[in-house]
Amino acid sequence: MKNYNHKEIEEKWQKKWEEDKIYEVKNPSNSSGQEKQKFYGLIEFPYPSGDGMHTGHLRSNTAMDIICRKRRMQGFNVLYPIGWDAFGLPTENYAIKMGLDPAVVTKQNTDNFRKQLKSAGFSFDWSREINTTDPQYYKWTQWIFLQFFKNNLAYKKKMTINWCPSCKIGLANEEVVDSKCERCGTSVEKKEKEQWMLAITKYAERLDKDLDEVDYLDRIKIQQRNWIGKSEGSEIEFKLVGARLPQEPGSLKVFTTRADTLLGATYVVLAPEHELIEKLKPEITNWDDIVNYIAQTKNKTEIQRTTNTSTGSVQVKTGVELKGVKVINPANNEELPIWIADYVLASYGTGAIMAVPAHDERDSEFAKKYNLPIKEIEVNDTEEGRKKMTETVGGKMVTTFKLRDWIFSRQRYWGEPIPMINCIKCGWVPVPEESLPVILPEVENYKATDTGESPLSKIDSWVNTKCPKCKGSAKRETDTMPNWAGSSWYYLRYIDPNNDQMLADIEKLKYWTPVNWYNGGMEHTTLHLLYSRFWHKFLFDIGVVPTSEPYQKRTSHGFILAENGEKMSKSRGNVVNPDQIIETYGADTLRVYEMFAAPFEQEFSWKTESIIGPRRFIEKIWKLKDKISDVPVENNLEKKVHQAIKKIGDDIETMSFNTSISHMMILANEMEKAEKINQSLYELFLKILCPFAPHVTEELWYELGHTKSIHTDTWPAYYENKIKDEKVKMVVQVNGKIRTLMEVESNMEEQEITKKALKNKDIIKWVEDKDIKKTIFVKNKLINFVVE
RNA sequence: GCCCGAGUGGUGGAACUGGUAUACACGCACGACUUAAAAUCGUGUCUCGUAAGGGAUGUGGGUUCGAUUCCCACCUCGGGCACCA
Repeated sequence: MKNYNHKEIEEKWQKKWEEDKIYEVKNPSNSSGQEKQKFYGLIEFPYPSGDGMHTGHLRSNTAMDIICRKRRMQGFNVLYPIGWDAFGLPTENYAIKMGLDPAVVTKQNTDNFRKQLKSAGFSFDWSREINTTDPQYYKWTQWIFLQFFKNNLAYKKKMTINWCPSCKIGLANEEVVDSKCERCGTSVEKKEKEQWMLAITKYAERLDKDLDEVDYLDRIKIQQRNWIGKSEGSEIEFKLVGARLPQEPGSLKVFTTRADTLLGATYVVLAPEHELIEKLKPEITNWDDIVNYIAQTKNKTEIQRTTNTSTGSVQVKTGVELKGVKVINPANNEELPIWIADYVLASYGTGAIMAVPAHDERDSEFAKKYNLPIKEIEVNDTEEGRKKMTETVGGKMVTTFKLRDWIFSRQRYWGEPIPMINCIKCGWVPVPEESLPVILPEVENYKATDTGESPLSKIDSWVNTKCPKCKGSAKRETDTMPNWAGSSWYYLRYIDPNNDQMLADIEKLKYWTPVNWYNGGMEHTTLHLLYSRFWHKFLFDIGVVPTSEPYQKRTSHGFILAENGEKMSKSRGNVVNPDQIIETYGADTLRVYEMFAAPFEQEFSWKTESIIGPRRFIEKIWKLKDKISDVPVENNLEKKVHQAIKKIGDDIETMSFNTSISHMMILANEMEKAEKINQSLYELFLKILCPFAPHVTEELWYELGHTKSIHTDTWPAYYENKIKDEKVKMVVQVNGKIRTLMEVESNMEEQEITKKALKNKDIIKWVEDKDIKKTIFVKNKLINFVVE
């Protein structure tokens, strides 16, 4: 037989599969009652960067490709789609630098990515390819935004935002890492800006609770739950008192999770932004100090307030007393002083706390610094204790969340225009749905402005428009959406990618949703994954999608690091290009290597030296074909094949791809020892290998005389009676130490084994002259004599 | 500080619900083939010991006939959160 030529084989079959459309999936026909069961496998669609893909990108795709190929052979109607998450800063920045249109750059990059993905032999249904920058796609992204607006979940708010002076862009909290811009590393500043917000906090409770219903890895659930930050506590009112306060003084509401410590409260603290401060101005005797302090904190972002950026540690606490007013502790009527301090956050709870220095480290630190009293008390830190105290003082139990509303405006060009129009008379008016999409206009200069306005603001002809309501002159919103927008619903569009009436047909959605299995990176757990769950729940509420959760199951892959253990990146110059690996070793080898190198969930360092192992394995499979002859099926080999069918089938379900491959290597070594191999056994081997190495198995399959693709054939079944061993190796121990092994018939009982073992010379020498006090017997595994 | 996860040969790693620790692969050494090299194939490869046997799964304890696996404490590394009251 000719030599294994990966290049020829892989190009040939990739072309043939595309011509035969074997991975294109049909929607169910409405007429027939009996439909194939569906399987929707999903990977995060790539951001087509100018650097091209690196080998790390292929890991998730390969894993899901294996799963989808197995499902197809198991008879499922499999949807495994692909597209491009193409809006975003790197493309815009690159386009600016090179003086190009971002749309042109995107086209180049997606062409390159497509070519790379095709060369790896993934079974994507390319007929459903989508692109978030396509107006026919973002029309529906804009449409969803309008629905949010109409349901009062999108609103404009003047707020201090995290501002990156280098990217000239407002950042969400999630995009700020160590008080630096996630993308460029510049220190984030504070800026006041009117921003569109999405009220994700209204869904906080459900986003937390419904995690119970989905099959996500525990660490993913835990991380989302921590991010949502649900916490049960109490709101308690403290009455205000002051020399000059009127008869009916106001009160101050604090939030606490430890109502039971109320008797230990020695002061209360307001966030510097708390609205009460201004109202109390006439009573306050040190107003200048207060104004000074507030001014100081105003210049800091929340991150600067909370974290010392140079040490990474928590800031030293500062504060100032509000002199002239006091509050009454409702539990014991004691008068307590009021302070303002920026260690209390305005955006959480009520923006005010009761300080219990004896039971809270932060309060303790603050009390010591400002010589405030510390009062030791008896506490009852149980649900009952907290409830009881809350009731006694007329407070109420409340639930709070750490989750904040989502800042949805970006002052950049390369994103979806937010479809809103500002009219002096009517205020914010949505663009009528029939006028969608609001097309992103071409601009001469894509550079962001120093004032923080989007580049779109400079195009008068686009900005100036008519109010859809009163027809008076009005202006378009010039901010664009963040790149999390298009990715929040893309999995729905694959189901019906060309629909121009709605984002996807409800009947098709009923068949295909939810996504059965979604694999992606841990870094998206609190961003994309949470955002898309939020959008999906909203779409469910307005009747657009039929399920309340988008993804039934979520798993996660470990990153592939460069050989030196660092993250792969172009700037570090340590990127391994898959094109070269595929050229030299072939896509099948690359796929097997990536799956074999380490457990799927774990990160690992790329090692080109080690690829030779998987390559030798594939060549071994290739050569085994020469051993095929019409010899009868050999029992031992048949058993090994059936054991492998079971093992590989199970391993794919748990994503234990590394052990699948080692097991197939063992089987290949076993076959190599055989003189001749019956063709049926070899074919079974090809079938369990084909999801991993689709090209070489297809070639061999056809060589064996088949005329239809192995990938449209059936997944083999194993038979329990064929995988059972008739003989087993029993471990014989004395006092827990292994003294010998005995090969015996399987299922032999204790009595017989004991008799046999005690005749064994390796055992006799350890047990003679001793009392056997106890015998431990595990069927088919071991026998252990405990002697005195 | 809090919440996840991980520590096993020279290297990546395996070991099912407590039952032969180091499978599979890389590397290395030796051998075969070759004029030679590459490729390929074969043998060996945790450690001490001539052997019988002993010791090793980050460290120290515990439970058990038996622990990489379960429990407690600690150390190191990776990830997430971080003044959320």
